[in-house]
Amino acid sequence: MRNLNDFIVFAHVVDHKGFAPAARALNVPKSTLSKRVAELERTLGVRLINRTSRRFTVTEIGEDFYRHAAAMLIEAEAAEAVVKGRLAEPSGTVRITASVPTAQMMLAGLLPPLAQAYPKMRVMLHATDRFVDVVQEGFDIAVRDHFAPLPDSGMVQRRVATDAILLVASPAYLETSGHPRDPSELSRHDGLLASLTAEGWTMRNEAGVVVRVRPMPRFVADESDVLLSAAVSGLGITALPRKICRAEIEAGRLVRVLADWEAGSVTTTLLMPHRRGQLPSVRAVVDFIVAHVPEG
Amino acid sequence: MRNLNDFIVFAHVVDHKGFAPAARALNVPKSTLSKRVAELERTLGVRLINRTSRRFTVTEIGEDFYRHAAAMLIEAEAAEAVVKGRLAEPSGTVRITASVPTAQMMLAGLLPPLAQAYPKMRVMLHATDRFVDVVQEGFDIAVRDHFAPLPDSGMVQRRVATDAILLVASPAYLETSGHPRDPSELSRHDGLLASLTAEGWTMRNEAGVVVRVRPMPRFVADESDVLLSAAVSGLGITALPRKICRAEIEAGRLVRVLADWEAGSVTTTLLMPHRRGQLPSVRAVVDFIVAHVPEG
DNA sequence: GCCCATTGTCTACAAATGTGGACGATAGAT
DNA sequence: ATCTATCGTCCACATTTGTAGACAATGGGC
Repeated sequence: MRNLNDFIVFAHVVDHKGFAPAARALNVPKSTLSKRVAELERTLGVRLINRTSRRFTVTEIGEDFYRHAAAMLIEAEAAEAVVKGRLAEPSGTVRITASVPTAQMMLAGLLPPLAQAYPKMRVMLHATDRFVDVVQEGFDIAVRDHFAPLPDSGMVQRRVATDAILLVASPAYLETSGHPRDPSELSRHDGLLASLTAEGWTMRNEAGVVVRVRPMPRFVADESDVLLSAAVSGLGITALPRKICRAEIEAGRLVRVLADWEAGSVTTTLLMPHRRGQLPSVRAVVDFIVAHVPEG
Repeated sequence: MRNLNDFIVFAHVVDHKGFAPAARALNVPKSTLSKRVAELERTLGVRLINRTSRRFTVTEIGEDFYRHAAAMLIEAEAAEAVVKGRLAEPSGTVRITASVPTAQMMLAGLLPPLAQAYPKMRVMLHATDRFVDVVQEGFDIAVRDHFAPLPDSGMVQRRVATDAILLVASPAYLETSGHPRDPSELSRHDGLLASLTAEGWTMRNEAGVVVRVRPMPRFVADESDVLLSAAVSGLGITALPRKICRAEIEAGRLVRVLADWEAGSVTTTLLMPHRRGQLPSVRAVVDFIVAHVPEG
């Protein structure tokens, strides 16, 4: 049975044109190299090197053999480099789960540059609004938008952004129904709500005053884009994160209602399993998101 | 320091999806494979295979490593195949020396098909009329044309052809000077000789009668083509191998003189150094020449 | 739930390889 | 011609690796 280490010894000896120079370069005894090459020639049944005490020439068949031995060494070094590189540079698959709006609004703009920044890494995004058990379902990162603080679930939490929730309505609606001047006036207005069971809107102003108001339920949908469209259509007033309705406001299709007040805030947090044993790839994704998402 | 044999062990284990199947396929103890892969993982610092007594999966980094290990194995097998192929199929360079006429008349028609028959072999032909020391000058084969038997030089001799030497003259010459009816009449004819110091022509007929005759020296040249041209020009009678003057005879430019008699013969012999250690390529050339040159 | 066949790991011992230093060969300097 | 430095090979001994068989783990069959 072949000993591939002998192929490499032979290649080194040829590279250095002698056993003694190769031994010095590799820092091994020359008797080891001599013995190994002799054994290789014995098993192959050919003379690879013609040598005397002062002469050293590679035979023609030795030259042919050397080419493949050298190529083999390159592959061996590449195999080792793959391991070293994988350990040092993020690679492999990172599985992320997020809600559909978060996927659309935040991650859709982040993942392409992330993928470009780490060519060896594959990001797998699963957008769903159902509850996801991160550990059980094999995800590395969950992106969670939440209004209240998350419970302590034994997972690593990394808060990355907070967004104010604004009241908005179309100019047409406000023209018809009038501009509310105070949060208490909202109870006489049509509300476009995310949930019928919700307790209305908790309003807070810069002075720290908190007021709970409940508009008249006019339309209910638990999808932000649908609520946005309904508001633009003049159906009533809705409460949405600033980021979601920024474009409509700038275009004049929506107007802030009670601009000095906010209807709470939404926080975006990354959840990961234990930091221990965390791959460089997962850490890289987390750091990238934190660095590229404005704080709020 | 790496042990490349472990790379191969790992590749085999992955190929067979387990230590036990790989051990059976390779006919080695499974404890050997287990120990070697464990050692490889230790030196690389990573887990290449996740395994329990009944589960076996290759890690992602193990897959990457496997690709290079498999490529390395391919190169190793190619290196061995190069050696085995070289030993089994004629390849490399065969150096042949021959006289110019032999090169032109015999080898020029043989070497192209020889080269086509053995793509991996290179034939190097050195045509010279000077004496060549085959061993000292590094030739593998010498092609010698000789009239007398070659001396025993310690080299392998392989006779490949014998060619009769014919007397020929142009029809015009014979018209003017008359057809010799008997070898003794040649002494009154103009002779075109290869050497002034030669003792004339030794004639032999099919009955085995041997007669020595000496024509009148009319022209001397030690190059067969020149003698051929002189004879065609009507300068006199010359003695040349059948092969050399066959075309002129068939064209009617030359006519045989004393057709029942031959002026000796020329033998073509291959000379090689010792048969021991002879490469397959040299043997192949010899066999090819023997097979393709008509005996005489 | 129990039994059995097969898996992969571990270990004491056998076998193979690595090595230091001696030695003969050789080429260059004197 | 002689001497010296360096080459590659050889060998007794040290070190490492290969292996047989025991053992725990596991999954399928009954």
